[in-house]
Amino acid sequence: MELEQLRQLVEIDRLGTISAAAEELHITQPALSRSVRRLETDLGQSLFDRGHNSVALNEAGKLAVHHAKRILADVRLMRDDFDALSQRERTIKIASVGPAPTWCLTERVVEEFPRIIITPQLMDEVQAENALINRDVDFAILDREPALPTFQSIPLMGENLFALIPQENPLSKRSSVSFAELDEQPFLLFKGIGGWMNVVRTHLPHSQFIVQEDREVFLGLLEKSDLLAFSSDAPRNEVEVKGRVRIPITDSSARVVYFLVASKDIQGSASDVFQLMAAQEPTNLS
Amino acid sequence: MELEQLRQLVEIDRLGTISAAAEELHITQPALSRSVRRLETDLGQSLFDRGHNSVALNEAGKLAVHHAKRILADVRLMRDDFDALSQRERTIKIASVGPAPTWCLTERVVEEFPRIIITPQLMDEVQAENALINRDVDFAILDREPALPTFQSIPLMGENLFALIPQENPLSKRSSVSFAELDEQPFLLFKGIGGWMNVVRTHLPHSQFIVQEDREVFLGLLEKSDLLAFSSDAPRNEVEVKGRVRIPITDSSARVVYFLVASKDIQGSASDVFQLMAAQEPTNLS
DNA sequence: AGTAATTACGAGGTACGTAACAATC
DNA sequence: GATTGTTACGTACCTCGTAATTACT
Repeated sequence: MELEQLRQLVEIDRLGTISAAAEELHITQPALSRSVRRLETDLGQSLFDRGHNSVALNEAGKLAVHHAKRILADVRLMRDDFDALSQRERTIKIASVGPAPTWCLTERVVEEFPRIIITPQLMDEVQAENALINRDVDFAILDREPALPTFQSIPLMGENLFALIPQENPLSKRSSVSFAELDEQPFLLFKGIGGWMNVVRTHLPHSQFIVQEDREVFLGLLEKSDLLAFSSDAPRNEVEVKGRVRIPITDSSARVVYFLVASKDIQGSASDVFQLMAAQEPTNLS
Repeated sequence: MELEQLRQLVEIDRLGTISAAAEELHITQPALSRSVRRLETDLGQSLFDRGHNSVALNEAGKLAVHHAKRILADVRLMRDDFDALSQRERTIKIASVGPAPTWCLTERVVEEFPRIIITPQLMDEVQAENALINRDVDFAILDREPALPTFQSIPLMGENLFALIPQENPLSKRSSVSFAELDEQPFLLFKGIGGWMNVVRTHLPHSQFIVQEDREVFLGLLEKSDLLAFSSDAPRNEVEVKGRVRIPITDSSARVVYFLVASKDIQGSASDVFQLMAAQEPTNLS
């Protein structure tokens, strides 16, 4: 007895004729007819009342269909479990302190391993490190190299913070500014800037921050208000806003280097990705 | 994915090596090795951690074994149901008013259809008829032809009742006796004589009956006591007891003809048996 | 050495499709 | 006459067994 025969049986039950079922199953009528007879021989029982021009399930046939459905349902459960397993196998979870390095990494992976799916989650440094240690994620992207012996890390990309200053503001004429010079000014902040949030709050203790969640709204407000704002040189963060100039910030904390951190015993697709990123030059690393 | 592969998987799990499982399954090592690899390819997941000289289930493998066991258990349920069904198919239940005709029928069927199993049950005429009508049994053996239109019947055998009379008894010199002449005498009765029990109780209202269940004990008592007894000319009922003579009983009710009765719509093995018995001459039908 | 697994290769069997046929609606 | 099911026949594929290879205990 084979699973295929059980599938055929329930199809015949569903569609009523061998012809229709054969078409549905992409085999010929005679093939299906023979296959059913084999099943009957195997079970030692005829399953159909046969007319010359029609078939109908008899009692034994109905019993067989009942069992077949149960067996096939179990097979389907097995398949589903394995499909989920191989999906999980292909999915890499990343805890990152910033959005920019996840874009960088995703871009490379999509290009090289189109089947692999990257699912980044933004969180602070402590959470990211814990997620990695607890194996909740395959990778962490941190702004420093952790000193844990069972983990390996490689530099992924650098990112520099800039001030977006309206032309009317005197600071806009400068070639660079320091956090100290920006302190006490009110700022408009885009929420999705990751670790920069803590940096600016720490170094601009006297400034007020208006936080905007939506990037489009944030960009719109930039054009209409004269609040100061920040931008970085990460690819997707580089924005051109008319009436504003982008001034580098001199403080060392206005520059970060992101590291891709992983357990030393990673395997499978995570290992492939780690090797891929290790093999290439870090982005924007002056 | 095939059921055979699942069986192979659980065997490998049970025995620990591919070699041992292959031997158990009566195939060669390479065949089993390839079959397992096909399963792995099919599931898109390797199921074993492979050494050059050993295999061990990995997580996916354990999951697969779990599912496989469930599926195979369901398959076994299906097989069991069908085995029971074909056993039922081969088993013919008979309600009979006497033991002799069931022996006659069983003997013929065993000879012709060795696979068919006959299960006779002794009961009185009314019960037997009801059992047949309710389809609790496939056949009834009655001592008359029922007048039911949806049933068919054929004569099966005749049976004549004899008196077993000790030589000391004057009746033993007679060439025949009547019930009237036997009345008021005490009798030893064997319980397994079916419908004869009612016959003699009816026609010998003044006799006392000592009923014995065990045939061997009954025969033993016949030699030691001078009680009268009965015997019939049915093959297995013909007994020779020393010191006794077998005298025919003249009454018409001392003779019965058994009829095999069945529904007109019987099919399968019951139909085969009915036709077999219809084809041959009834036994002992003077 | 001995055991266990994998790879290579040839052979056999099994089930498929095509074609012809039978019998209903 | 169209649809549905079964039988006949040739073929292609697939899996098996044998034999050779590798590697571990």
